[in-house]
Amino acid sequence: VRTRWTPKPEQILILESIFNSGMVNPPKEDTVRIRKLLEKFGAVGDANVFYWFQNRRSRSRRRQRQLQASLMADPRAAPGVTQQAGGRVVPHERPTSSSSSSTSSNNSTFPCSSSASSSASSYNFVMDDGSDDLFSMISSQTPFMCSSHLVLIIECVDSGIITVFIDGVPSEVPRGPIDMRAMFGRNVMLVHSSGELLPVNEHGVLVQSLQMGESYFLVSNSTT
Amino acid sequence: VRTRWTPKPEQILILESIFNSGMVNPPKEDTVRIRKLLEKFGAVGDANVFYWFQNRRSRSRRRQRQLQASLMADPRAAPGVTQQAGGRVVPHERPTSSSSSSTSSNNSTFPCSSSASSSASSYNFVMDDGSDDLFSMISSQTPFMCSSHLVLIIECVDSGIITVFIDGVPSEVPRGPIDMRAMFGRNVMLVHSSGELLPVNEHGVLVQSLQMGESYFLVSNSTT
DNA sequence: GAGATATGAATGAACG
DNA sequence: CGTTCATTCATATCTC
Repeated sequence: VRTRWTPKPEQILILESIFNSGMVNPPKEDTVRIRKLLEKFGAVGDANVFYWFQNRRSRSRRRQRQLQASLMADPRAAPGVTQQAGGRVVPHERPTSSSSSSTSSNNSTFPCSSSASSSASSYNFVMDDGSDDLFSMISSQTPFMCSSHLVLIIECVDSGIITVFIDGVPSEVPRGPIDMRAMFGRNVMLVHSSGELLPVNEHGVLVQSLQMGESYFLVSNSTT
Repeated sequence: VRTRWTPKPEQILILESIFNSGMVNPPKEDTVRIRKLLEKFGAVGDANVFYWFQNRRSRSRRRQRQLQASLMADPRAAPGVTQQAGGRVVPHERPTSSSSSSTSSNNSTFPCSSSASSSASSYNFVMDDGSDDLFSMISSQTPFMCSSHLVLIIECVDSGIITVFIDGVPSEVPRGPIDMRAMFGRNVMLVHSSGELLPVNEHGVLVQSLQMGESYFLVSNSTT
């Protein structure tokens, strides 16, 4: 009996982030880079990475078609939502990658509990030397859980963009001051993974740049 | 937490009948037709139908392999019989679709009780207009129980074959006179769902054709 | 209501 | 790339 690869949660997050960042069909050389990155979290081969992206593309497109078809048939059908009673049951875009824009304000609870727990595998991964990889791990801290979602920090070298995963959603922000209101809307603030609230000036702009490799969480302050 | 589709008894019967009639892997357009038919009995989506056939094929094949393997290991094992004591308990082909040829004569009791009961859901389904569907509901009567099995009548248009469900087993018969002995063996007679015995001539051939859309039941007359 | 089973859903791996 | 198969996960159902 052949045993098949079972990607670790961290590996899935990495793959999803790369896919969602637009690289949906990495060329062979990038596939190798991705494989090397994934290997920090478990054994994986180039073929696995290749198949993963192939399946991801295929099923993403299939779901897109089905969604379109169902919208054609019944424009009232709410997109991306599995209807329990009533109409159609259409598998939507993978829940893991719910691209609900970062602007989702309330309803979001961030009881940020540090350190790995539950389903998150625990790894002692080292900092990447950043030799020839497109991606490199920069966080010396282990992945941890936030809102029952795995949070993992990776950085894309050769760019001023920091990629963090907030509640499973990859977010890319530029270095330097950030206009909170423009980027995330009102009544939202950023909290560092340590739990500390980030200060903003009277215009809602962060007084200091986000720190590369750190992770932050959007919380609603509508109740204050 | 997502709740999964739970097919209604009528839907399972329809799916089983299609599968057993040879359409084990319906193309996409037929899947849509099947879904539309199933929708008369409850909310269901194309994906559900797709998954159902995929699982049905897979598990049917697996059971076949397991059966073969167990026969290899122990040729004395009676085929198609679940072993109670001793080795592995191998589930055989689903009872609902037991393709034990229609020649099973005695041991069959058909206390045909009309009208739905027990686990059968009750529906007011309308006749299908038969516009562009491969299958259409032709029975104006509601599904009913026979031998504690749901009985449902569907017809495949564009064919001289009538499909009825007898005790859960889909049966396809041609229009016109039927040689009862050749088809079902001796000491067996057909009873209409109304309870009326169907007349046969001295050669055991039905004097009249089965009526399209009606349902009949095989009963043993070995005691007469 | 805990374990066993049945089965809908998902997905890695492959084929054509 | 679309489609299919094999395997696994998750949950509804059943039984004691």
